Amino acid sequence: MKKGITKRSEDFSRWYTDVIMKARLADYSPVKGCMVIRPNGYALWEKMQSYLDIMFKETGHENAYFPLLIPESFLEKEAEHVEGFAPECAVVTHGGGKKLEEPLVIRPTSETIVWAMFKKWIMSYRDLPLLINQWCNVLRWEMRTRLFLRTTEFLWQEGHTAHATAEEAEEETLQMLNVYQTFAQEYAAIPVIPGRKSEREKFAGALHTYTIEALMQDGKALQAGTSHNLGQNFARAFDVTFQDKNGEQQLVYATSWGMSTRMIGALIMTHGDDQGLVLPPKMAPLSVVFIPIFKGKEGHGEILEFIDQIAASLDRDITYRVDAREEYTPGWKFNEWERAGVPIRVEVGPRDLQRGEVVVVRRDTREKVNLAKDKVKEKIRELLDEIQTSLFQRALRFRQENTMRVDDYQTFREVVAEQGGFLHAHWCGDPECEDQVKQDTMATIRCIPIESEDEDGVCVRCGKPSGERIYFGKAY
RNA sequence: CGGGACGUAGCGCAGUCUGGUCAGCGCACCUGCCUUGGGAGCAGGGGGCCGGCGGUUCAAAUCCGCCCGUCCCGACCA
Repeated sequence: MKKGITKRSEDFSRWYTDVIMKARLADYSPVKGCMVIRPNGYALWEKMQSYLDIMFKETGHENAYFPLLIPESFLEKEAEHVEGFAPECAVVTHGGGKKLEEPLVIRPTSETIVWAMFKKWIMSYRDLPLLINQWCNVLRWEMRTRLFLRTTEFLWQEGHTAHATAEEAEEETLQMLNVYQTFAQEYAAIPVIPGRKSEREKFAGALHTYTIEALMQDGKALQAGTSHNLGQNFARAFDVTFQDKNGEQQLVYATSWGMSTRMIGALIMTHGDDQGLVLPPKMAPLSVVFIPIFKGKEGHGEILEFIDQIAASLDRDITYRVDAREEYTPGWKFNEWERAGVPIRVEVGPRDLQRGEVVVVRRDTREKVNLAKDKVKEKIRELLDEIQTSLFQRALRFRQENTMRVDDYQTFREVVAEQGGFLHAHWCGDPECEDQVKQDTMATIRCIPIESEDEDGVCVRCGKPSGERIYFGKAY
């Protein structure tokens, strides 16, 4: 294996794959377009799951599981939905050595089978709201794949809810968008812009789609989570009605929302550096690694004992590991654990032992401090918080520095071509302008921000009036 | 599906133009010694259908044809 990691400035996408391979997050599988998520990568997914699952349950949702296989006819019931997803579906045509009567689609998303079931479960307004989430894998036959960001099969969670009124559905959609924003910012330390997708970019079958958009270090945008208000589209397609308080039959209102293993890609590309992965402490499966430094044959035991004492004094929730392998030198281990993104490293050698000290090194800045033994517990707690905050601040600063207010098309094109980032510009709302911009620059509308100031301006492309600025950018 | 690069040991590659002297290097791995404060050193060792099939030739990793696969850059997308 190549020793180093390609520098970000040299080739960002190589850097990205290098980091994943060196940190052993994932590997290419024998199946084209599919990856194997290795223990280090899966641990990140488990962290994500644990935080999100709690938030889903706090907001009243329950987990369930629906089949992987969906009858082809289900998909066809919602016109926009089938148009959007059919081209990227894998279809099972044979089973048990026989051709199937009806082909089964491997779920690209589960709205159709969920709503086929919701029809059975929803009779009355008393059955509403129905708040379901499922953790699962889905399959989308993408043309080009990229580890974590776009693979043929990926892991995600998909929430599916049913409501009695349009207002409730909209409220739910926004509530879950907010959950995603909280997760992204407070746990993953990734600043995001919540907003609405344009008609062109919305989910196939939705009334409208909300998104959180993040900016990666190479100036490209990444959609990090989506929440859809499906209106009555799926209720209509699957004939899901309920009897209201007045005894009348009404169509149900729906939402769906999802966040995937793609978030791990966002984590890598937001915080990583030329040494490898940098993990926000709240996402790091391992918070602290202790590295003993041995001198000569004697005294190994004393050093390890010293480390054990310190480790035992740490707060329970802090995960640590002592890397006492003798076959590797300290320098080798430093590199190894930095590559893996472990937030804090503690070095303990004979010199430290003598003084009753340790060397504490933070991963994000690689800053070292000498510290008395009895100060370690407190310092580690403090550092973990500080790293968490400072990673977010650093990413936020990066985004601010790479968000340009642009008012003329010439500049717009130059900025997209030369520096990337978010372009904060006016748009008239016409899909034709959106298409033209995409054609000219490859930039798309990332979102129409939820929080925006009213400002009179003119569309950056066509000059027609616009009342607010929206975000454009080149996306993954 | 268009454009590019590539397929030789677990990984990264050289060798291909100019056929033979070609099964090679670095890392990783194994054994031993020695070492440990930013990827240590020495010695020894194991490991190969040179992507597949076919052709040319006395002779093919090398030339020709077809196929398969992968990665990167676009169109599609969480």
